[in-house]
Amino acid sequence: MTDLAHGIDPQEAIAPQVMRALREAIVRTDLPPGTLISEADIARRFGVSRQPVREAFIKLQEAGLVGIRPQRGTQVLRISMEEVVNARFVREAVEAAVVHEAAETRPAGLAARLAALIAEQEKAAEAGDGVGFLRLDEAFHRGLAQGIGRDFAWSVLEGIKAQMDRVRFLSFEGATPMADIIGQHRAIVGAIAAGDAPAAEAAMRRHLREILSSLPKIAEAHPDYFVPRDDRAARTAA
Amino acid sequence: MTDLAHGIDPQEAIAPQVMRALREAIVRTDLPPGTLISEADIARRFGVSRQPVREAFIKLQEAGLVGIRPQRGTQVLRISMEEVVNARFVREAVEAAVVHEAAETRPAGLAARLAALIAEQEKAAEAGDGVGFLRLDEAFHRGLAQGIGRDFAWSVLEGIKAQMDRVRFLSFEGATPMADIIGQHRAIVGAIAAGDAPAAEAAMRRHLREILSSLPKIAEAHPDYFVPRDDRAARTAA
DNA sequence: TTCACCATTCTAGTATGGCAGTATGGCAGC
DNA sequence: GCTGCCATACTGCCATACTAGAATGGTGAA
Repeated sequence: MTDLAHGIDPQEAIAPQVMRALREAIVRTDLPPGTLISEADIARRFGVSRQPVREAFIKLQEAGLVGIRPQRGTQVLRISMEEVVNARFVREAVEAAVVHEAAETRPAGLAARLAALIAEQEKAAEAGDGVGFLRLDEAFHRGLAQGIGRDFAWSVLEGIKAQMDRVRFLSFEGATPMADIIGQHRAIVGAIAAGDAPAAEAAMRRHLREILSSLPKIAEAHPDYFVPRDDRAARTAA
Repeated sequence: MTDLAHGIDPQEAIAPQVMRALREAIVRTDLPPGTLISEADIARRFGVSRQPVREAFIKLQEAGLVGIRPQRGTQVLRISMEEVVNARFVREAVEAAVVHEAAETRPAGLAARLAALIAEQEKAAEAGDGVGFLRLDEAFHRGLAQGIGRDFAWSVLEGIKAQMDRVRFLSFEGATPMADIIGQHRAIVGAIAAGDAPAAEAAMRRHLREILSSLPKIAEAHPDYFVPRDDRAARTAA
């Protein structure tokens, strides 16, 4: 996080820009878990007043990325496996409903658009472009929801998936290979194209459950980034 | 909205209190849809500064209850049938997953606790206590999610159901009778107690789809409270 | 050496002021 | 009567100042 002022457009509202930059810095571990930050500190770095930083902090707290402690300071939160698992549960429920509806309605062009995204994912995987792959993976899921007019559902998921995003950013060191993810995406699109709603649901559920098996490995590789182990996460994962 | 200062505890953070009071006033139509409000106006009424009011406004905007227009003012939004339908979709997906898990795991005491809530609902229905009934209905749904440790899922639903809350507040004039809702709750609990996950899901889906049939009647009874009719809502409701 | 007290510093939350954009009303000219 | 221009008022957004609570470090006494 060397140059934050580089990117603030004074023509647009400042708070959302600060929020986006900080979210990105947290997800990419430029602001590692455990980092102490303050309104004043961040305001100085961005060259803005504290107020919009405060607004950004409040939103980041809602996303589970920071903890604001009155009078004491704000801290980038460690990744909670429990929160990842909880968010995944909600995400699975919603995305299963989305693909169920996609398979039932089969909107014109949706399968083709998704297939094109998958082709781009393959290119990214070949090039070893992890960040690009993540972006395309997100475009895939977003394209699914928005392809059937479920923009609101996607916006809800966007609000809750920060922890999963952090895990996925860390996941290029031994977690699920990109080729496996691509295969899972293919299975989803295949079931949608075939109008097979139960199969589409099952494929999406399998896809989103992948994180449950890779999560312990990632946590082991980055123990400092995670909240200390809590057995409750394992129980709720069932 | 006569006496807002009545209720602000200066020992606690002010912004969340203002947000809660305004949310309540909007849901109960004390601040009717279309009302113009401003940071300065609300701040004067609560006897606080504009800053925490602004924070409350931002959160209310996220909940879809107000629209903040820079430089021009803030307005209590009319109820959008489309948004109700969109929120219902997400809610159905998540709550179906919750009851599915409840029926599979059958935590000790859950069915009994839910049955006790239903008994209280019956009392409220007999007494014609609509507001009390709404509170108990919400307790039922919250108790379900929290009863299986899905607190996070419930908190997500809380964040998106403001529009549905407004509709339900308006629904005591000809919409679904309380007795029908109680019957639906019973069916859900019965399926959970029997460990029949598919039946529990189906019962919850039926229950949450109830609003789709009553929504047009409510909108007809309160045309000024709703966004003008848009055919897209009917399409997305399928 | 340890503990208690005090001063200083830091923090988030709130209060107040300034700014740019928008809306409205009044007035003059055609 | 209509239109355009200007002055005024209002708005949200951001900047700055104030406040209360928490943390830390220094000092003196036991």
